[in-house]
Amino acid sequence: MKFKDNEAIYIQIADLVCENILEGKLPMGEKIPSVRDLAIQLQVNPNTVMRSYDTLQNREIIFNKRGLGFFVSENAQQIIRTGKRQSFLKIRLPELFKEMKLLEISSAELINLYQEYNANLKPNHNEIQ
Amino acid sequence: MKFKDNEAIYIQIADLVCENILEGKLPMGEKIPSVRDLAIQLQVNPNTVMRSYDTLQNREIIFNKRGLGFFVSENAQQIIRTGKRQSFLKIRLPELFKEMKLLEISSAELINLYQEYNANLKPNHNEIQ
Amino acid sequence: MKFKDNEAIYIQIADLVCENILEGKLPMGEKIPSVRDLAIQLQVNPNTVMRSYDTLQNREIIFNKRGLGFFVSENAQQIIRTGKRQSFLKIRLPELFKEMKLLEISSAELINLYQEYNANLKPNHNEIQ
Amino acid sequence: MKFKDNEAIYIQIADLVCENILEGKLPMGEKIPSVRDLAIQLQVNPNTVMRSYDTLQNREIIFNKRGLGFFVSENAQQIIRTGKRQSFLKIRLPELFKEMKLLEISSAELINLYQEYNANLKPNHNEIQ
DNA sequence: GTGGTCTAGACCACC
DNA sequence: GTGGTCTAGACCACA
Repeated sequence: MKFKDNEAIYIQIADLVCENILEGKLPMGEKIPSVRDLAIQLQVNPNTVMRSYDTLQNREIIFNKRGLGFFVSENAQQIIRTGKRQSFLKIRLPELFKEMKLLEISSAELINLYQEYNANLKPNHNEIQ
Repeated sequence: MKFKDNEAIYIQIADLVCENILEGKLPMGEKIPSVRDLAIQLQVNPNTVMRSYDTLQNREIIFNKRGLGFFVSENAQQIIRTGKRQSFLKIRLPELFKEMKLLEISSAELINLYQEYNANLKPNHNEIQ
Repeated sequence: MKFKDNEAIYIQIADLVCENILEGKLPMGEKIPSVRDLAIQLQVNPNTVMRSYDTLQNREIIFNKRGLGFFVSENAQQIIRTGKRQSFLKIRLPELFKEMKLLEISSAELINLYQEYNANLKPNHNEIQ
Repeated sequence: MKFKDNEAIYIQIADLVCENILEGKLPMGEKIPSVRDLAIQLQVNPNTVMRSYDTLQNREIIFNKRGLGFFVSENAQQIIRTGKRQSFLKIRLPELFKEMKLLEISSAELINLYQEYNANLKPNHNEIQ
């Protein structure tokens, strides 16, 4: 897997795990890959994966069973969704709308672009084994 | 003025200047504030402002007259618009649409939010003197 | 039974056994549950229970009869009491008092909280069968 | 400075900073030592100090000004106090009282010990320069 | 086997 | 100068 270089790797890994949870590939209560395993799979340092898991644990998306590993917590999906929703509504959208006004893009155009996007959509394969 | 802390300040300052140009507050050929003045106004290190002007100059949005200062170049508006448009269409929108699908936000909702945003819009005070 | 996650499980199990001894639920000479049984009861790896028993045996709180199991030793209560008393007076209390000063909690308040605690006390179900 | 080895160093450093804030040695808005400087002063790796600052920043006790360093945030004292108070009331005290019952220590004895502690108290010198 | 912590050292962007 | 991230490698306690 390749990472974007304009965002910290540990964030991208955390996001990857979140996506897998949202898509049901990692259901509630499921063990997620061990720090070492995921580090090998993603070709990064274990510390980096550890940091991802740390942030996810702080957000109570995953939890730790001593000596066993990390597991998807009960409300993981909900926590991720509400978090994303917050930042989307409070940060992303205002930015977007501000740019739209500056670029004089109408809402009609926006909808067109959205439908175009959906038409071209391809499935992705970032699955954590 | 307060800056977001997830983006480099010099970028935010450059964006601010661009906005002022797009909105016509800084028309073509106009002198923009000196590095020192803007640094004082924004409570920022002059080096940081200088770096903003540097990037704007590289993009040929402003130009320098030695000993006089920086001035808005002829096709500043056009350069900014096409640049913004590019990144908007190629980067921001795909990200946005991806999140919308994840959050199950329909285009109809999007339109509603846009109208809501426009209704609540407050006049903008990020004017460079 | 649920375990705190900021303390090793084998320590919590050892403490649990000690409590049962202090409260007389496991009188002197009594056989304590086999490693396997307690492991099943507590939903824990047998190695973990074994480690608890090991430390208790080292402190001569329990002893082993080969092929029969572990038994509460003669002066188990006394050993536990003096050990606990030591760590309580030398470690816990100083920490506690230091925090009390920081939080500006008076001894009068402390007494109140103690009485409140006693009033709300619920019977204890951490019994080892 | 020497660290206890039963608690992570980065936690002890965070606690140290908190104490300095509570005692007014680091007033609101004040710059705290740079990561590197404190690392040298405490003879630890900069990463370790960084981790301390990270947790403090997450708890909004300190904040970062890009390129300048970390500063004590406005409600730092309050945040620390309420946090400590919570863990004290919800965790430390119940543990304490439970042990008191097991050890058959009365509240009168507790008060005596508290007064004794106050009498022997010595000032401490963990000041961050 | 699992995570958790720490060190040493590097590189980078930013102010 | 500041923080932020990452790697490599080590050691430890725990299950």
